[in-house]
Amino acid sequence: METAEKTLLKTSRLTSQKKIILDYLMGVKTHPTADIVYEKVRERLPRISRGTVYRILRDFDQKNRAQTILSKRAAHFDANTDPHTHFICEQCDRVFDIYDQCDKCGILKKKKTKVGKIKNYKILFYGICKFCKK
Amino acid sequence: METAEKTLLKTSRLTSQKKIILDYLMGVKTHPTADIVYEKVRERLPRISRGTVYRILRDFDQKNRAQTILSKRAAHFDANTDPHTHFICEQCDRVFDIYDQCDKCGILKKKKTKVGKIKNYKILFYGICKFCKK
DNA sequence: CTGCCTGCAAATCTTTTGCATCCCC
DNA sequence: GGGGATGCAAAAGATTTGCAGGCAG
Repeated sequence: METAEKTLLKTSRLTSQKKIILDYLMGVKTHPTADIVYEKVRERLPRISRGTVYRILRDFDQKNRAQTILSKRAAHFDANTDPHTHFICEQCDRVFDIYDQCDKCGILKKKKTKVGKIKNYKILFYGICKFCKK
Repeated sequence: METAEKTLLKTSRLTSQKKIILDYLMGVKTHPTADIVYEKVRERLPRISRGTVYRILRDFDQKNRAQTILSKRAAHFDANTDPHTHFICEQCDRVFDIYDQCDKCGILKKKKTKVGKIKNYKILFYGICKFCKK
């Protein structure tokens, strides 16, 4: 938890809630919703509240310690903020990592547009995942 | 409304509600939320209900007569389903079109992944828009 | 100690839905 | 005329928030 603690300490108090949530997020390959994080973290921290989980996850997102992937049903969280893409299953709402890079892609290197400066971008793929495909 | 009506008739009944919502969506450059569509359409159809607006917009999205852009605050709708990108302002939640194409982009041409077949993709840019930038 | 963070519960906001009625085809 | 679509209102979800007490620094 060394790196994680350092990251957390940058701007806010290191509470056990934050430690355990980040620990959980970093150890998981799925992209859980806030509610799933709540249920899982409750196994280690039975008195944690939903409000705290939502507050911490929002904070992680704002401070770039995690990223949020919005699907039609709920927000999903990913502790990996390296540039990578996500595949969202339109049937089960699972979110998967896609690691192919697009280094030739001019549009993604753009930093400015007529509308404003690009701070961040996300690529989302949609389809039916292998688990739902019969 | 010739083309729009034909499009609508493909699979469902052509009600005045659908006509007016599609008409509104096609005539606007912004990417309104369901609630804004409701407020605007109510000027021409005072008795329309929120439920109907949500049902129709969901239906448009499923039938690919419009696309949905999810931001953290709400779903936004765009009657333009041609491939193009969106810029979402992190401050005001406005959504803008970005028309640059990425024809060299290998990753976006991909049709298959280990996870499943890609039916559709979306690229989202995030930043502060020109209206919010002081 | 001090004030940021949490737990609790209620509130808010967006979106969905059951049902009786309406009206498009 | 029949059945899908709508209006209404209530419900369902997801997320936020006010406040009093707790605990990290």
